Amino acid sequence: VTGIVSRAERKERTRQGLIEAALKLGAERSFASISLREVTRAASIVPTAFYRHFDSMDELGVALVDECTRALRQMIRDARRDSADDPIAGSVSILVRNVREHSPDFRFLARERFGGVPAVRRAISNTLRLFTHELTVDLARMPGLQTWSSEDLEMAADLMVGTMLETIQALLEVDPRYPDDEVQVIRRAEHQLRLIALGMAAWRA
Amino acid sequence: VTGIVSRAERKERTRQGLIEAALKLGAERSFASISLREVTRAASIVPTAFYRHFDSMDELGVALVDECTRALRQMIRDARRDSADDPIAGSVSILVRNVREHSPDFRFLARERFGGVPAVRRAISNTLRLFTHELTVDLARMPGLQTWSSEDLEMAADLMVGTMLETIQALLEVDPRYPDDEVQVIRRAEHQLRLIALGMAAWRA
DNA sequence: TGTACATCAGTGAACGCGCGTTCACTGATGTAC
DNA sequence: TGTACATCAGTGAACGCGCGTTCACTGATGTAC
Repeated sequence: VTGIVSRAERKERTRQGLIEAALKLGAERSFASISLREVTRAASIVPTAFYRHFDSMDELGVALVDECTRALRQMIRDARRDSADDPIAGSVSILVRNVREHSPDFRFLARERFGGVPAVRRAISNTLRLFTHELTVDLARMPGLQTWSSEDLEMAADLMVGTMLETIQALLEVDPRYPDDEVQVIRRAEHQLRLIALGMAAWRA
Repeated sequence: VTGIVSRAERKERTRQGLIEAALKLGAERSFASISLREVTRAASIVPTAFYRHFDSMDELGVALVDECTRALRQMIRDARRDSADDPIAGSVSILVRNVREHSPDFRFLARERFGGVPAVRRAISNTLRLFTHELTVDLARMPGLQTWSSEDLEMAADLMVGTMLETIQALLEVDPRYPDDEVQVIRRAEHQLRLIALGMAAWRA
């Protein structure tokens, strides 16, 4: 096991171990209530070794946001690439799949979005703003929306992003023992987005 | 100062003092990271006296939700009573006024909605569900929506509540030094609700 | 290739501190007669 | 109304514990020659 990997590689692995341990803990409790010792215990290193990787828990928090928003950005990229004949059902199913596959990341994001450390909150809010902006650009290209003001486009994009966020949070709260509840959440999200689309078709028409 | 008030009254005042102290602390940091000693310090009593009022911080958390959701329920009552000729602008202005007047309460609710202690989270989620349910009932009475299924009514009510929640969170994040930002948030919220209303008019029509 | 030294991720003992909780107490308020 | 006793909100000392952080260290990996 030893000898083959370089010192730098081993260090990077330990760093990832710390991030993963913190993410796991942060999926269940607020980041502000997690101690440095807990994280190192979960990562199987001694508390003092923490400082070889981060100056403080705050710094680990920011690294954690980087890690989590990667999942979010991946989802956004998936959704933009996919141009199915039913973009609403397509987006929702991409969302459901991503939330399932990266549930600790989304759990952390949902919890810390308004949760705790200012540095963490700011990093999350920036990523969400980026998401809304990209959706605005996508909407601007759609036939029928080319005459819309940028304010109206942003208003609609914000509404759609908000609905997606509420859906993510609903998905995370669903009890996995009742898979029907998840089906209901998905149905509701699709209907809500369809209703928004209908509203957009009627908007200032 | 002494002698006039009963023992029970004094006890109740101290209890309120604990709740207010915790609310003040909870408006700025996650409830899970606040210690029993901090709360008693802010309420000017000795740590051990805490147990005359609550068995644990968890129990105080639930009392705190009661206190905060009172502000929320008041807002809901205001909004339902008000039957102006423009219910959307009316609801939004009621929402803005309430958020301004009870910002620590709403800050606590926003933070703890996904934040920390399960007991607190559950209490908040119950109140929000109640809110959605009441709005569903209100919608069912509206002309033009009487033929809607209860599933569709709930879907629409949920969308409106979600939009209001996102608006509350945006209002809390606005920097008070730039009042124009608040105006923008209000404008956007009104437009989003109008767009939803348009969507409802076109829904399965 | 072999040797001698430098680097540095991780160790383990130790520290002072704030924490939640226990306990016996105090003294003002409340109650019974 | 006055007295004797009960109640109980708040006190203050004490406890054991996990915390973040310091420090000198170890020993495997890396580097220079």
